[in-house]
Formats: sequence, C-alpha cells, structure tokens
Amino acid sequence: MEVDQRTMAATIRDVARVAGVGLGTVSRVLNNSPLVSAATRQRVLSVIEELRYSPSQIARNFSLGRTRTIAAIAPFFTRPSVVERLRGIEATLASEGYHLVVFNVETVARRDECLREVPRNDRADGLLIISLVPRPEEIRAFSEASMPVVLIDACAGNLSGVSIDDVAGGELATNYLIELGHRRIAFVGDPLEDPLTFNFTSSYDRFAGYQRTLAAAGIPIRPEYHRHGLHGRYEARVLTHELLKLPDPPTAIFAASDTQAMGVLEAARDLEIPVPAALSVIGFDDIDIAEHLGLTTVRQPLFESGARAVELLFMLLSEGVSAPPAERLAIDLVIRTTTAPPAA
Amino acid sequence: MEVDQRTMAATIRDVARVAGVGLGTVSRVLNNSPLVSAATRQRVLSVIEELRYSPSQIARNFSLGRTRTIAAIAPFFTRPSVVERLRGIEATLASEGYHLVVFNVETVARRDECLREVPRNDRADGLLIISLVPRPEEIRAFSEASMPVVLIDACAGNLSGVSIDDVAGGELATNYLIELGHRRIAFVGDPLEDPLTFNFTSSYDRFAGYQRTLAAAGIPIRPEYHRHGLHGRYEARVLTHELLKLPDPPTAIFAASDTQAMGVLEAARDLEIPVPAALSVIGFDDIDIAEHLGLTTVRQPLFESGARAVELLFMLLSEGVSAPPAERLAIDLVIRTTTAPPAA
DNA sequence: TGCTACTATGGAACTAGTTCCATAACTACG
DNA sequence: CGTAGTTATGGAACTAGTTCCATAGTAGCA
Repeated sequence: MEVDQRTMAATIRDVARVAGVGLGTVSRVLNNSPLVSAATRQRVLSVIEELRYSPSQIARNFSLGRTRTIAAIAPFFTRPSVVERLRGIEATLASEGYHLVVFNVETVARRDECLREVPRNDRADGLLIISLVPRPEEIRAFSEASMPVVLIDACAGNLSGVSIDDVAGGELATNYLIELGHRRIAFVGDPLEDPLTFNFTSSYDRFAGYQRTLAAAGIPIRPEYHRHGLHGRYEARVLTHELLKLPDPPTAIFAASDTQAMGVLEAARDLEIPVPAALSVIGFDDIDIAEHLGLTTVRQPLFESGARAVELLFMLLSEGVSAPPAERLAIDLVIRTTTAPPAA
Repeated sequence: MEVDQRTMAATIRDVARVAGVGLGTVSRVLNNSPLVSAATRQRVLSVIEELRYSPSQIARNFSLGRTRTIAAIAPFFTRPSVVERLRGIEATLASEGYHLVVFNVETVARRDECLREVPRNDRADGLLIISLVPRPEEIRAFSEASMPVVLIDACAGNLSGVSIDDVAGGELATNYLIELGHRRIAFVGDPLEDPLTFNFTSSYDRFAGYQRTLAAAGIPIRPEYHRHGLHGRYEARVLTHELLKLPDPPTAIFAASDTQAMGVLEAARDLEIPVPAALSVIGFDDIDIAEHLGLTTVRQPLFESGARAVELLFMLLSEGVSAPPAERLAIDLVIRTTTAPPAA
C-alpha cells in the first residue's frame, strides 16, 4: 500500500516514506537546517512538490507551543482613531509574518469577558490592549498566564505601553484658545464615571489638562461649561445645544475627540452660529476627516502608536530582552479654520 | 511524585491523576458529556479548580482539526465602508464564539500573497474576502484546499457571496440627478484598469450604470466628463478641479464613493462653487460621516453585509447544508443637501 | 437466577509537527 | 591503518487534547 488516500492531505510522514528518508530529514528540509545533503534536500523537495504537501500550521503551532498570532482588544473598532491604530498594528505584524486576531469591545460585559478569556486562551503569543485600562486583578491574571501584554493609549501598573500625555494635550488645546483671547471656554467629553466601567481615561485626562490650564490662567472654573456624555457625534451635538443656549454661552469649545468636535460643529450649524466667527472649536486626535472639515485639533500619532506597540511586544516575546517601560509619543497642535479670536 | 512542577501549566492528564479518574472522564467533563456521574463530575471540577487548569486551545484545535477562527481579507482596512463591514463580521462571529483574523491589503503584491497563503494555512476554518474578486486559479486553490469562502461586495464563479447591484446603484444615482433636471452630469471614480490589478469592480459597475442611464435618457456621453483616479479624497479633489475648469463644466457630479464625494466637495469649496446651488454632488455607500456632511448618497447595508456573509459561511461550515448562492442586498437613495435642481 | 441493556469509566491510539539521541558513514590525521 | 571528529540520517518520544473500544457495574425483567 504505497498509495495515499487522495482525500487526505499529505503529512510529513507521507513525504518521508515516498522520498525514502526519515521523518527528521523532512523536518530539517522544511526548516532549512544545514544538516541535509544537497541531493537529499532536492529529493525531498521534489516529493513535496509531487504530493502537493503543505505543512499543517496548526500541528506546527501545537508542537512549537507558539502561534505567531497576536490578539488585539479594541473598544469601538469603528472609531477612526482606533482603526488607524489597528492599521499600524497590522502593518507591523504582517511584516514579521504574524497574524492579528481582533476583538471588538462595545459593552462593559464584553470588555470584561475579553480581558478574562483572551489571555488564558493560549491562542495568541501576545496581547495588545487599546484604550482600556486593565484592573489590578486582570494584570495579575496576565502574568499568571504569562501572556505578554502591551497597552496602547493607556497606562497601568508596570505594564509596557505606548501612550501620549493626555493632560498635556488638554493643556495645549486650552492654552491655544486662551492665547487667542478666549475666556469663556467650554469642554465636551466622555462621561466622568467612565473610568469605573469601561476604564477609558483619555477624555478624563484631557479634561484635567483643560481645568488645570484655566486655573493657571486665572480663569474661573464654571461647572455649567463642563458637559459629559457618551462618546459620539450625536451626544456631543445635544450637549453643545445646551451649552450654546446658556445665558452666557462659551465663545470656544474644546471637544475631547474629533468625533465629538463634529457634533459640536453640527450644533453650531443647527443654531446658525458661525464657526469660527462666533464660536471656536478644537478637537483631539487629528483623524483623517479632520482635514476635510478644517478642524483645529491636537494631533497624536495613531498609526505609529500601533506600530510601536508591536515593536515593544516583540521585545517582550524575545527571551532576555527586558520589558520596555511605558513610552510617550509626541503630540502637536494642528491649527486649521475652526478657531479664531473671539468676536469683540 | 504526586506534585506537579509549578512552572508548567496543568494538563488534562494531571487533572485525571489527581482526581483519580481516567483521561476520557476528564475530557467528558470538559465537554459536558452526559456520560459522567454527578459525583465524578464534581470531583473532577474541583480538581480543575484546585490546579487552576485551563484546557490548551491550541491542542484542542489540533486534535479537532478546527480552529473556530475565520480569516478576513480586506483591502484598505481604513476605508470607513470596509470597517463597517468588518464590524458586522466581528459582531456575528463573536456571538458564535469564533475569532476573527484580519489581513489588510494595500498593495497588489499583498493581495496576491494573501489570497495564495491564507487558504493553505489551515489556521482558519473559513475565509471572507471583502471587495476583491478572486481569479479562477485562486478559486480552484480554495476548493483544492477545501477552504470555505464567502465573498463580500464581490462576485466570482459560483462562490457564495453577499453584494449589491452596483450597476443599479449607478442607475439610481444618475436617474435622480436627471430627474432633478441635470443634463451635464460627470462621474468621478476609481481607475478603469483596476479590475486587472486589484480586482475591485464596484466603481466600474457604478460607472456602467451611470452610462446606461444617460444613454436611456438620450443624454449624449461626454468622455471629458469621466474622470478616474486612485480611490481617495485627494485624488478626487484633483479630478474635480479638472472637471470644473472645463469650458462647459458639469452641473452635477456622481462620485463612486462617499470618500470620493468628499474630494468633490473640497474642490467645489476651493473654487468657491456653491453646493448644491451651482453644483450637485451625490456619493455612494452612506458611510457614517455622510450624514454630518449632508451628503446625498446611495446607501448600501454595510454592517449587514458582513453579518450576512458570516451566516452564509456558517452554512458552508455545517455539513450537509448546501452552498447558498450569491445574495444581493437592497440599496436605497438617501437625499440630503448636496443635490438640487440645476441653476436656470 | 441468568440474560440483556444501558451507564460509567479507563486508556490506547490518534491528530502532525519538532526535538534530540543514537548511529552510520566518511574524512583527517598521527 | 586505527581513531577521533564531523556530517548526515533515522526514528522514538514529545506536545495536549479527542475519540472510541473494551469492560466493569448495575438495573430491569422473564
């Protein structure tokens, strides 16, 4: 019986048998070991061709205990900023022959499920977490499962991570508005209690930067100028309506993200308030459409954050390379056409 | 030696030994087989707890020959329409406990590489291909590797797929402009030779619908009104500049996608041509920001296309269910504020 | 009481690779 | 010409699950 069943894919043993060599020799050929003579190598290669043999990746993963796959947990996959980070991740992983498994988180329950299940599944060699802050017990579980983790747009414990200084970003935006001459500056951002549920922190930190800058400039804090709602264009639009109908409405609004800034612009349009003549608007992130909209914003390197996080993860994966500490990427102000000095 | 080394994770054999049962019994407990007595099940479960045992997914995949993972190949991951489809895919896969591996294609070389390598890697149980048309030899390779495939936004051979009627979409958009009274209607879309390289077809088909509708209305085809360039805002902007500087410029422009429609709007803004007073603009897809922009467009169900494709793939994966044929989802016209009758 | 049928259990064989040890064959050198 | 060293090779053992066959135990029933 030297004929294979043709319904089954050939295995390394079939190749060895047909080529008249041992198992190990075929494995050595496949792995480019120098310990194979040229003649034997050639024979094995031609049998591989003949049998249309293709090694089972799944058996290989099992045998090696590695998957060459990285998992990424991302909230709201659809947010342009998250997509751009994922693009950076995918590009860098692909260049190293790694695969990317994506987990989209849109509810708190799913957040918890992903952070619990993904590391204990040994289906990925490493884990990237975008914009979510793991809790101490979750961090403990990562190390118990010895799952290398790198955070993006977040910091926690002594986990490796790539982020920006959101407080400084809030300061940068607010300072610019103050420099333009604004004193009535409002803020539209995510819910303050978010850190307790999803555990996002960026909007929170940007708000802190905003408040700190106002205080430093001697501008009184006006709680009625602080509006927090679910991250989204529509919610920001509603909040902005409230702001603009105040007896003493703001002359400038700092939105915690470009998406929210779009909602602010919509509200201004609804109320026929000209931007920037009667209202300045500044966003955060510099997502792709910000340019189309002419939106002034604080740019952060999104693609690079993903790419760099993968590099850090590869360091963690290579034996002997010590854990790189949390890194901060640079931010800068992009001035476009939604900001101007306040009307006299 | 009844103590484990504590550096190694417990295996099913450790659990069996400590619980004083056989291998098969532990496996049965893990798989909820009814063929285990309540007492034995309890004992095994408590040992699992005690040893903090977690089954190796990778060994499980190997043993079962299934991975509970689906691969998706998508061009330009960053395009909002693709992201929305991926979201539909992920949501539906996650609800069935499947994982999603994403391959982003931004060059022709990578397109070919992905379509060649992904099906032969047995690392996914099925494959979804977005907006790319596989070549006949690629389709043959899928069936040789017996890899179930479902296409999204594409048709090829007798592969299962979810798409829309792009020709009808082109007709819908063009007809609406004609009904408004336009006769000088231009088109901005992807390169015509695209099908030979990347093998996209939607822009091509939408263009065909546009031409057919003009012909049916007795409006002469004017080749100088047809502009094709790489998919992107900037390219569409440049092409539109050319159109608007023609001696006899169009009064309406049909863009093959919302992204390109944004470029058209930018060009009109550059040249201070009011929209829709002096120029009507219609897009395609109805991506998220189309609403913010007030863009009139042809809506296609993006999220649903991903979700439905996963359902078709699950049919292919379940033995005995015959391959569902290519499906067409409904499209409709969304009228907003970038279209109006032409100026008298 | 003996036969049948069914439940519960143990464990060998299997999945398809890699790794490593034993060994054969050949070369180099005293 | 024998011996040490190197190269090439074969194949058992290993990775951690699932599957299935054999078998022990037990209940039901004539």
